[in-house]
Amino acid sequence: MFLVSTYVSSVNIGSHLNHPERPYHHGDLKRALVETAQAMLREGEGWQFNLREVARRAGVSHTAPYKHFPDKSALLAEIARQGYLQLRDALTAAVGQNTRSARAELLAASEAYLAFGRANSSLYRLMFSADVDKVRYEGLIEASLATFDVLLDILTRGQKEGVFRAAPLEGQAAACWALVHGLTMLDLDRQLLVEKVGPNPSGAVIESLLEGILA
Amino acid sequence: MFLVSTYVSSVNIGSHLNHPERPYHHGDLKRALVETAQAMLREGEGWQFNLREVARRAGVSHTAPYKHFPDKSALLAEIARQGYLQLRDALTAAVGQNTRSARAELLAASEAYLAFGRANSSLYRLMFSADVDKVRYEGLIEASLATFDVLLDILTRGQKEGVFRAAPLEGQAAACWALVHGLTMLDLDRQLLVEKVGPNPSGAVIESLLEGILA
DNA sequence: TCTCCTATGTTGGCATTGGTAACATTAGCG
DNA sequence: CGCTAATGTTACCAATGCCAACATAGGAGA
Repeated sequence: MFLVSTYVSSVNIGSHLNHPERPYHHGDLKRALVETAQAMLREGEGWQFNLREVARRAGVSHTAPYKHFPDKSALLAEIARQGYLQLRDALTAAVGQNTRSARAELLAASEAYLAFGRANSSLYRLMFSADVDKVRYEGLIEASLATFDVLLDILTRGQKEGVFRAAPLEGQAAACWALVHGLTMLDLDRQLLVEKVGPNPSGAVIESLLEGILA
Repeated sequence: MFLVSTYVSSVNIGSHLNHPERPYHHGDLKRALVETAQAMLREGEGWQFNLREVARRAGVSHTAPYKHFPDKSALLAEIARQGYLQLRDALTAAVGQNTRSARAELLAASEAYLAFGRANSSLYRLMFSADVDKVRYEGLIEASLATFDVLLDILTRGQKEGVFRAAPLEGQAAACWALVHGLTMLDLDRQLLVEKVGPNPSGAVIESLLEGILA
């Protein structure tokens, strides 16, 4: 409210020069917009916030963002792209701390993956939402492949070491990814109720994947 | 366009009685709205269609839906609820045709699950979207549990027959669900590219789950 | 150093869309 | 048979994405 009124009044006076600390040109508005929107994604549920408020928080008028992003979905796509890179970093960090077996690495990566999803639920949902067109904004596919590579590395090494079954790598990788992704999504949806799947879903799930289901 | 103009003109003339085939009261508008919205969900991508067009297609004014649903999200929730029931029916149908082993049933159910997601991509996404609040509209949890029960039945029978490993049922079930759900989501996102995960992801993925990954 | 050109930012406005309020119509119950 | 509640309509508002016209200034070339 205060923010709004000061903003409006400064506009009505008709001179932004009343704020010597804010020059006419922002300097790095594109980055500021992304960071503001990331913050709003963290604060609220979903990405239904409006661009106008992003602009307001960044200290610019409500149409300034259009000089840097053709539309709102382009901004969201950029955030999603960075999300994939953040996820990749989180996974490599979790794996890197770990000099044990490939099995332990896989477990560590899975935990880190789920933790990332929980800690950044809106961002994670956005990354896999249909609202961001993975084909239209090509950096996205590249970034998601980079994340996928972490998993591929673990499996490759595991197979080489004989810890993992020597199955086609793609199928194994898809299975791991699908499992952890599905687990994360269900968790975010709070569909993994205790009465439904027990107290420790992630552990049980990954155990099932490792050991298999067949007797 | 034609629809719009006839609609508007009839309103301007000020008498709906020009349409003797459409009485003032629709008769079953709630159902009609749901069916229209389901159709629009099938036609387009996502559920960003507007309520006004749903109303228009159903042949009523743009605020009539509010007599049956407090807001748009309530309509979406109802569609999601029915989606869970449709999915359950699809799964039981696939399993029912199948009098073979529990393993075959699990495979059949998985295929049917993925097929349902592919054939109803927007609906499937909606069902697992944060846009529908599973707690607020309680019929949803009930419906999703009904779907989950199909899976539980298969696993229970499989364990009893000794086909499946005698692990805690909840973990096994969560693993299966997470795997197939994740597979479906990734498939809908077209993230299961051939160069990434091979030509037959679903088969490979489910195989991995059955056999396990450890050597 | 001066001058434009262009990138960036602002103002005002439009169209779409979800939702409310007040009123109209009618089904169906007492 | 008449009243009431349910259902539908009209007119409206507010929020929001986005566009057009204009303002400012940073910086490359004369």
